[in-house]
Amino acid sequence: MNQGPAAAKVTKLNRIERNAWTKQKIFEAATKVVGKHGYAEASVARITEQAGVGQGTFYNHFENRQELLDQLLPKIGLDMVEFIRARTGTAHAARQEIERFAAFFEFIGEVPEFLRILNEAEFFAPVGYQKHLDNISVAYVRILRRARLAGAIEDFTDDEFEAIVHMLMGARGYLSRRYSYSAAGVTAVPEHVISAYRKLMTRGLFNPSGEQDTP
Amino acid sequence: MNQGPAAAKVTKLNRIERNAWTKQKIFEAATKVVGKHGYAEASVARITEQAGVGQGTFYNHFENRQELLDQLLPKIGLDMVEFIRARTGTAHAARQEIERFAAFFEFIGEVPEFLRILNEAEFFAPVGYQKHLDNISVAYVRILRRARLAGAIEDFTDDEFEAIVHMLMGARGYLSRRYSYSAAGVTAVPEHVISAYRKLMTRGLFNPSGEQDTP
Amino acid sequence: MNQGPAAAKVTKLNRIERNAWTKQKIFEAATKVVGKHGYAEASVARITEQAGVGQGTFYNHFENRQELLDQLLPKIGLDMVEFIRARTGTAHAARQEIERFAAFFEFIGEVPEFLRILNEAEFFAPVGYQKHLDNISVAYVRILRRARLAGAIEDFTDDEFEAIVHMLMGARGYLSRRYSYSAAGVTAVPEHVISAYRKLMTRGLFNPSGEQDTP
Amino acid sequence: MNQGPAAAKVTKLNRIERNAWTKQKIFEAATKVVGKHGYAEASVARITEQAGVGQGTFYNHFENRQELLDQLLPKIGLDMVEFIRARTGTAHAARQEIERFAAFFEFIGEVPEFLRILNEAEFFAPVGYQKHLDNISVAYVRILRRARLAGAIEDFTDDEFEAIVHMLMGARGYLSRRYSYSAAGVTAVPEHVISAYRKLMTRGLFNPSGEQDTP
DNA sequence: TATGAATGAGGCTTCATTCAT
DNA sequence: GATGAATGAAGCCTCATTCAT
Repeated sequence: MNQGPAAAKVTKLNRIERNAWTKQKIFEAATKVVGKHGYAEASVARITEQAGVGQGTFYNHFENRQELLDQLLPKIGLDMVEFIRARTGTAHAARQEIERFAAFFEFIGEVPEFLRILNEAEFFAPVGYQKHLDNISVAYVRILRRARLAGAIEDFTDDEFEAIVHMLMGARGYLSRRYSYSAAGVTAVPEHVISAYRKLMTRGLFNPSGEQDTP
Repeated sequence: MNQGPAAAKVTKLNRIERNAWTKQKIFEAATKVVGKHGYAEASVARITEQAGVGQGTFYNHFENRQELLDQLLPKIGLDMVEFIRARTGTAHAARQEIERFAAFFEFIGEVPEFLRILNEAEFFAPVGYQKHLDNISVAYVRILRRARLAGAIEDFTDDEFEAIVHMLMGARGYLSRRYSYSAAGVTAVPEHVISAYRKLMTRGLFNPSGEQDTP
Repeated sequence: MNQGPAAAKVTKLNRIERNAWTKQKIFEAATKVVGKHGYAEASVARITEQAGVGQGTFYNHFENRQELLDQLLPKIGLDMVEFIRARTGTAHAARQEIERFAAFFEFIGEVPEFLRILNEAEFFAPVGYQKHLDNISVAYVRILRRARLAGAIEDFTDDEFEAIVHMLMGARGYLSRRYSYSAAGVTAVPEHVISAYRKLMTRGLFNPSGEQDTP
Repeated sequence: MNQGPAAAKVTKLNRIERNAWTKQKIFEAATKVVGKHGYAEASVARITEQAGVGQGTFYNHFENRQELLDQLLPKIGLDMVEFIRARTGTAHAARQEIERFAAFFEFIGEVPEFLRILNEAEFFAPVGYQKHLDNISVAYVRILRRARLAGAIEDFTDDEFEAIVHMLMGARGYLSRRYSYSAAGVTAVPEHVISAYRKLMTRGLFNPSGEQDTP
């Protein structure tokens, strides 16, 4: 997912490249630190140490600590969107939704830092959290509208879609905290969580179709 | 909900009563402070100042700052459970669920501090958060099983119920953040949120019944 | 050594007796606490808890914390003097000195609290420490003078005696710290410590006599 | 003994020098403060104020308060060893021992802070105290063994040497407290203390020689 | 006399940010 | 641009002592 700057161990970089490279190092260090220890423990000292740069260097690239923290989630959030989109097929809308749901948990497995970066962002990086929520919400509502257009959903207004999307995001959040965290890192989500979600969605949100709920 | 000790401005209290009264003062002060500024800003100095007692007094009643913070949510959480129970009628199970959902938001209106105390607890008062989650989760699963027994729900296992409950709690959490917060305090949740929830639940979780979804 | 007030579990005590009893309880509690945890950890709260009385009670019997601490060492110090006197025979002066030296370490074994109470007193109970030092010093000089009178010591002035006594006390202090302390409490002092002391004293301080240093 | 950084009030220092200079300032401030008020009163605030640096600066140079305190005694202790060695001639072993004894008290006169730093270290800087004791003890035992090899001492085992060394250190400690402390600072030790020590040692520890005890 | 809650000064430590090199 | 020492505010907690009951 993230091949990192180390891959580009070029000897000669011009000023701009070196600059971007340093910033990128800090960024990745912050991702690691926050993912492993949480925002609260992500002091500038810790991040710069992990990045292998001086503390003062930090302030050549970011206005202050908060600015960096607020960029973390939106950036990885977009990675997630892309990841999920890639795993979503062209089947019936309801089945796609289940695929998205499952892909979310797969992404957590691939990028374990995401869990903490997402879940703690609300309180430690509210600006970034809002940005992320907007990103997701807008994209998700668009998906639902398209499904409605295709006849897979009926009887929901746009406003209701927005509410639904928040419910779905909330469900993911709580479920990930409940089932994915563990002392030894991130674990896969149990099957019955998926099945419960499928039942709730295919019956509650989508129209019945030949594909679903038949033995 | 909370008539507070101020109501009992009696001149004479014995030692035990005075003691309990002081603790209660601190407790209420903490509720106010956390509700308004969040756990992170709830320093002992701020809480005791709000309570009108010396900083040292705090430690006569609580082992340390964290102990108090961890008691906040479970205590108010039980108030909430009681509040919701009182607002839940004896109608069909699905309708009851909608009543509970609406009552949750009503409770937020009554006790505006609850929102932050709940939402931030996971990171700032994890012990209290877990206790609260257990309280709610157990009670909620019991409700769902009873509904299944009564025939209002079919085709969900106990494990799935637990997952469902986390989805419902997550939905409430995200919705409350999206729709109840506001610069000027806590506002009522829009009608379309309720309707979206009703549709999702009455179709997705409960069996169809004569009561639901009819004009 | 200390049969304690508990032995006098009489039901009826007059006011004066009750008073003295309470003070004694506090005193013994302090001895235990200081002996086990040191002066620094001997907070009024800890002492009164150990004594089973209220914190305020303390100040009915002692002006302040320091006053009690300063009484601890002189009191036990007198116990020690008495203990050592009882173990000192009537042999030649030099042999008596060795007996006193050995008895000192026996006393430490009998009253393990003494070690810390003595060694830490200099910094945490300077007044009591001085009083103790004076007690010991005066008594010890008197012993040496008597030995000189008896012809067992020659060639030392009174001033030199005082210096010698401080050397002896210092020797005991450092030796007890080096050889008696241990994780599991107080241990006996090794034989070579005694023999080294005997050689130094019988040759350095006392006149040769038929009794000493002969095979 | 300690010409201090003030002597080098150079305008230009590179980063490394400035860094070392700051640490040295803190160190010297601590020496002064502990020497004058004792470890217990040596708060970080007091030390940094004396050093003329901010409180936070302290933690750029020492892990915590205790680490500094534990370095104090060993450092000055080595100064003392060097000081004493320089004052010790090549005369007979017994005379050398008296020279060392006298030099100890001279050192106290030169570095008055040493007295408190040494005497209180056992309880307030136990790690440093142990290190110092080991330093001294090892060196001292080596001296005694050499004297034994040269025939100036007979009849003492290595174990007994260790005990003797602790006696000598204890004697110095108690004597310094008794005779060197005073309200107006540190005073010279009276002649009769030296003479008493000389008699005890030249007779008790060393073999008689033509040099000693002759008029 | 006994009690124990109330007090507040003071201690140690962390950390985001600045700034001279 | 990079560095890292310096800063000081702010936080949590302990504890001897007081005082009303």
